[in-house]
Amino acid sequence: MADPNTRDKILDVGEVLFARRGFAGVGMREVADRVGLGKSSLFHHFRSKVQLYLAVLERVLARIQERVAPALKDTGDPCERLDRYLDAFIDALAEHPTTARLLLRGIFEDDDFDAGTFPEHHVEHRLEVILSDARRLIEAGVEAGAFRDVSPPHMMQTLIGATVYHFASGEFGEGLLGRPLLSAEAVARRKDELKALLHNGLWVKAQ
Amino acid sequence: MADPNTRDKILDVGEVLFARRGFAGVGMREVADRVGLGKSSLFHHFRSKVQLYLAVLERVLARIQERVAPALKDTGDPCERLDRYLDAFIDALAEHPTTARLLLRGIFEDDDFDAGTFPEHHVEHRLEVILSDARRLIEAGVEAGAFRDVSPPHMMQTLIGATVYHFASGEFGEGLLGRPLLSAEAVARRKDELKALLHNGLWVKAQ
DNA sequence: CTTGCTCCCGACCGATCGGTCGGGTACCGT
DNA sequence: ACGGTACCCGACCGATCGGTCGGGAGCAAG
Repeated sequence: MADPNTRDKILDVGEVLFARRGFAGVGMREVADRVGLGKSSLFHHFRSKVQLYLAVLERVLARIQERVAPALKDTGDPCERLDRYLDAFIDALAEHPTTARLLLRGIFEDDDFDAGTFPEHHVEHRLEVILSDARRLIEAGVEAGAFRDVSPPHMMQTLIGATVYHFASGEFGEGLLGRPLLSAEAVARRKDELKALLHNGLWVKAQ
Repeated sequence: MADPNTRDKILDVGEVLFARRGFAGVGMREVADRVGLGKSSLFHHFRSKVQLYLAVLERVLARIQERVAPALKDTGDPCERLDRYLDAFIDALAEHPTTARLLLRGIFEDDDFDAGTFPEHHVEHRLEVILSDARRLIEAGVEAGAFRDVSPPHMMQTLIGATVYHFASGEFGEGLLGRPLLSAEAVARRKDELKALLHNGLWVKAQ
């Protein structure tokens, strides 16, 4: 992290700003100022604003995939591997507070088919690939009878939602919880919740 | 809905566009075109773009509150009232597909303290008021022993996350589920899930 | 007919947007 | 000493931004 090159510094600044204000809300001038460069110098490292934005998203997605990959190479029953996968996924979101919001914003922009500014469904496709592994683990667990009455797609939707929202909820979530979202305590709790959600058979209707 | 006045038409268009592209991503020109007006005519109904945006958010928040209010006036034990409250909250999000994204974007913008373009923590304060009722119901349920081992703040965070994300996940979520997010089936399932989440004692660690 | 109000419009404003251009400087291998 | 390349800069470009202004059409009250 010490003495990062200029390109990485631009990506760092872009990541923070895009997560805060979204693609349209950030000007190249502001990015350049924060990096300590002239605006025109940015275009030496990235051909356009869109390219910079895509590079930021790409780095974020790669970081998640990198975190999650080891959990899949493990041997062992699908149930334990899924636990490790979920831990890794949460760690990936907790690592940088910007990640969750960038993912959500990426999903939003992917759906904005009117404006052809971004490659079609870029983030969504990448996310599908990353999360398809988790889905396969859940399906394997269901077949093995480890989870009661679980529908993998709905389970995925809930797991993603509860997790991504938590780290994207910002000051609103912190006010609710009364502690920082990234505190070791809150992160550990989130991990426990996801596992309990799986193992307790969420979708067994309360009698 | 028949023959709405011009002001409401502007709000309708603004709601759709702001949900799609966010505040910074929408131009007054585009809004005016979709309504069928000249750009300058918009400023006859709203003093500025910010005022239009706040009016859109305000209408969305009011709609949620309106939906949720009857569930609170009910008598009966807190457990049943909470069930009705959650149903109403989900109905409010399902009513307009734009709602969830506008809420998330509002939370994001509230945290962007750098840009003083919006009143401080406007959406977050309004949401806190709306959701504080649910929190009180959960606390009452915990005291009555209806829910095992539940921490109200964490429960709230998970309930909000799973619900809001579901309706904000757009084409990504639909691809995962294989059906429209707003289909009666998916909405009903979401209601069942939230209730099961409460009654099954999510936070009892799996043994 | 006049006055005034509501609603809408095209023309226009200064500011800012993403992006280009020519030139400057420092370090490179030769 | 040389040309080349990587990096950075200020000046500038056309387009678009939010917003203003003067005025026109329609309608109601006097």
